Amino acid sequence: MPKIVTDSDRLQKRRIILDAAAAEIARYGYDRANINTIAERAGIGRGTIYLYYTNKEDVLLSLLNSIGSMIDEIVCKCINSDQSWPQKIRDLALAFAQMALDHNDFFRVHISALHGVNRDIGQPVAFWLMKSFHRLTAALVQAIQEGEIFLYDPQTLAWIILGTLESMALLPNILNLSESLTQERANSLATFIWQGIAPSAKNNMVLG
Amino acid sequence: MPKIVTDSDRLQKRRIILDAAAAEIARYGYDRANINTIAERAGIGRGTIYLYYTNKEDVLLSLLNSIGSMIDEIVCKCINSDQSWPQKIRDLALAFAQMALDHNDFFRVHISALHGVNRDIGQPVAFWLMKSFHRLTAALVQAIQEGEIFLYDPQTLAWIILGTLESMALLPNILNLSESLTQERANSLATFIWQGIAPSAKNNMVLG
Amino acid sequence: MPKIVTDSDRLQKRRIILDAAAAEIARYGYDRANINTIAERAGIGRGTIYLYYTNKEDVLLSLLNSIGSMIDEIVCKCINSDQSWPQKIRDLALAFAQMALDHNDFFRVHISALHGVNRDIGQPVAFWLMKSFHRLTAALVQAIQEGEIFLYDPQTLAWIILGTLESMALLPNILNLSESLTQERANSLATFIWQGIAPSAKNNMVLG
Amino acid sequence: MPKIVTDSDRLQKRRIILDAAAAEIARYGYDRANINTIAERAGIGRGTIYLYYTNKEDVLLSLLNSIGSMIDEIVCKCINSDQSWPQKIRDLALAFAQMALDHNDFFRVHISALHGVNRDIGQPVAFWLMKSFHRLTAALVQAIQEGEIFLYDPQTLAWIILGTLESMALLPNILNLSESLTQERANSLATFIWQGIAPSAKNNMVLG
DNA sequence: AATGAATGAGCTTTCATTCAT
DNA sequence: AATGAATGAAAGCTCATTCAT
Repeated sequence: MPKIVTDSDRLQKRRIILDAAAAEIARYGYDRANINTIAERAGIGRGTIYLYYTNKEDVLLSLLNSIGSMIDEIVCKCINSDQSWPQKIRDLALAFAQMALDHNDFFRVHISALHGVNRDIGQPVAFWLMKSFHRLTAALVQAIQEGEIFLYDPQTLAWIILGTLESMALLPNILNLSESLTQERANSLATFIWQGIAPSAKNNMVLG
Repeated sequence: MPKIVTDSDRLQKRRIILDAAAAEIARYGYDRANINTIAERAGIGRGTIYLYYTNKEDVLLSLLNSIGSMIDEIVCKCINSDQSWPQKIRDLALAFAQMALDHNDFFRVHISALHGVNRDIGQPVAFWLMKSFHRLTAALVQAIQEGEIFLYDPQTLAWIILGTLESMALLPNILNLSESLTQERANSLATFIWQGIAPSAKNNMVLG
Repeated sequence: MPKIVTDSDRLQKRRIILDAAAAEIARYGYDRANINTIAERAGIGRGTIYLYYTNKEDVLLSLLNSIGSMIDEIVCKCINSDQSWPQKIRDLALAFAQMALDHNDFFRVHISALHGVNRDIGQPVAFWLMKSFHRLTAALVQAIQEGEIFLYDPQTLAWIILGTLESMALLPNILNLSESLTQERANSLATFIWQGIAPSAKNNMVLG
Repeated sequence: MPKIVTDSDRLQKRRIILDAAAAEIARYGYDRANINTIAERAGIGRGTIYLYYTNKEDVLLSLLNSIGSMIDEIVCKCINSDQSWPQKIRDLALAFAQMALDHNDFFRVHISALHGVNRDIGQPVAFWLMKSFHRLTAALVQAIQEGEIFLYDPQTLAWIILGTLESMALLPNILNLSESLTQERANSLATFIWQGIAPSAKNNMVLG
C-alpha cells in the first residue's frame, strides 16, 4: 500500500527544501553550497531532494523564480495602486526594504545571482527583472505623458529606480548597519528619488 | 649565468596572468574558473601561475585590489577636483561608465564579489569600497555645511550615489544594451542625482 | 527504506580497505602508494575510501595501530604465560616469526614506519612499541630480581630482545631466504638470546 | 675562457651535495625531500645538482653507497684484526655506535632505506649489506671450525650480530636516549653477544 | 516514497626536471 | 659551468548524482 502524497504535500516539501537551500546558498554561494548539508537542514535524506528537483541547478532556478516573482508582485502592486506618485515610490521603497528583511536569504541569493557572472543561472533573474522593468517603464511612460513626473528617458529612469531600491535593501548586509533604521533609510531614498523626478525640477539645467 | 628577470618583467607577467584570470572569472565565476584554463589563456604553463601567486584565491584578491584601487582613484580624483558639484557628479558618472567599459572583466568580477556571499573574498572589495565611501562622505559633509547641496544624511547619500553609479555601469551587461549610449546614460544619471541633492529642492516635503 | 549497514559490515569494509592499503604501501611505501590503486585493489570506488577513512594518513595510522596492537598482544601473551623463561623466549620468537609471515604486508609497513623518518607517521608505531617495551622491561625486572635471568640493565635488554625479534622476522624479506626455515631460525634466535641472559651457561641445553 | 674544474673540485662538490641531501632526507624521507631545499642547503642553484647527479634517485643511491661502503669497511677492519673474538665484537659494537653518531644523517637514511619497501632504492643497501654479511659469515665459519665460538648456523649468527648492532645504534633515535651512554650500551651489547656465542659461559668475564 | 552508500569526474597544487641565458 | 624560470605529470580529495534496498 503506497503512501499517498497529495499535491499539497509535494508543494510543502518543495518549499522546505527551498528554504534550506536558500539558507545554505545565502551563506556559501551556489557553487559551494552542499546538497548534503541542504538535505540535513531540510531534515530529509540526500536522495530525496532528487525526487522533488531534477538537480542542484533546478533548486537554484526554482529559488530564483520564487524571489523574482515575489519582487515583481511588489512592483506590480505598488505601481498600480491609486496612490500619488510620491506615495507609490515610498510604498515601493518600504516594501523592498521589508522584503529584504523578511526573506533575507532569498533576497541575497537573488542579488548574488543578479550580479554574478553565470549566464545560465542569471536567466530567471533576468526574466523577472525584465518583467518588473517593463512594468515600471510602462507606468513611467504614462506618468510622464500626464505630466506627473519630470521628463526623462523612461528606461533609464526605471533602471535607476530599481537599482537604487536594491542598493538600499543591500545596505545593511554590506555595511553591517542596524536593521532598526530600515524604515528611515527607505524614506530617505523615496525622498531622494522623488526629488530627482518631480515635475518642478529645473535645477538640472546646470548640467550640459 | 642565470636568466635575469627584472621587477618590471615580473610585474608584466603578473599583469598578464591577472588579465587572463579576469577574463575567466568574469565568464564563469571564481569557483568555476579553472586554473588550467587561465594558464592557457595567459599562454603559460599551469605551474607558472604559482610562481607569481601563492594560490587561486591570491589571484582573485590581487585582481579585486587592482580594480578596487582603480575605482577609489576615480572617486578621489573626481571629488577633489576644482569643479562645481554638478560637474563633479557628472565627471564621476562618466568616469565610472568609461571604466566599466575599459576594464569590463575586472569590473564584473568586482561587482560579483561585492554582491556575492563569500566573506573572505569580499574583504578587499569591502576595504576599497569603504575607502571610497568615506572619501565621498567627507566631501559631502563639507558640501552640506557650505550649503552647496541639500541637507541629507551624508552616509545614506554617499551610499545612494555609489550605488547608482554602479547600477548604471552594470546596465549594459545585464540588459544587453548598446554601449554607444553610455555617455547619455551617464548624463541622465548625473542629472538625476543632482536634482536629488540640489539646494533648491523643497519638493521632498510632499513625503512624510 | 535505506540500505541497512550494520557495524559489522562497516568493520568488514574497513578491513578490506586496510588489506588493500597494506599491500600497496608494503610495495611502494606510504608516499608512493596511490589511493586510486588502493581503491582498485579493494574493488571499490575511489571516493568510497573517504567514507571509511578521513584521508590517506588516517588509513596508514589505522594500519599501524592494527599491527602495533597485534604485536603488543603477542608480547603480552608470551610474557605473562606460566612457562619458564627459556620457553617464553622461544614462544616469543616463534610467534613473531609466524606473525611476520601471516601478516607480511602489515609487518613490513610497521617496520618501514618504525625506521622511517616521518615523526607523525611514526607516532602510533612508537606508541605501541613503548607499550610492548615497558611490558617486557617490567617482566625482566622481576625475573632479574628473582634470579631467573642474568643481571643486566633491563631496558637495554628489553630493547635487544625486541630488536633481535624484529631483525629475525625481517630476515626473509631482505635476504630472500626460504620461508620454510622460519621455525628453525626462531629456535636459533631463542637459543642465542637465552644464552645471553641465562644465569649460567648450562641452561642453553634446555632449548632444542 | 671556461672555468677549469678539476676532478678534485668535482668530488668536493658532489660531497657537498650529498651532505645536504643526507640532511634533508634524514629529516623528511626520500620522497618528501625537496631538490630545491637540498640545493639551497648546499648553497648552489637548483639546476647545478643535475650537473653532478643524473636525477634525484641518483643522489640517494650515491648516498647509500657512501654509507654502505663505510659500514662494510668497519666490519672488514674489525673482523680482520688480530684481536681476540670478544675484543673483535666489542670493537665492532663501539665502531658502529660511533659511526651512527658521527654520520647520523647518512646512517638514518641507510636504515630507512634498508627497512623501507622500495626495491630499487634498497638495492645498494642490499649490495653492501650482503658484502658485510658474507664477510662476517666467512669469519664466523672459520671461528666455529677453530672452536673459538659456540656452534651455530653461521648465517643466522651473522645476521643476528649485524641486526643487533644496528638496533643498538638506532636506539637513541627512536627512544630519544642520551648519546652520552653510547659507549656503555655498546659494551653491554658486546657482552650480550659474546655470551650468546662464547664456547662456555665464563668467557663473558673477559669483557669490561 | 525515501534513503544514504557508492561512485568517479574534475579540481587545485606540488615538484623533479629542462633549458635559455 | 652555473642558474632559476618555466613546465606539466601526477596526486589527494570533494561532492553532485545514482540506485539498490
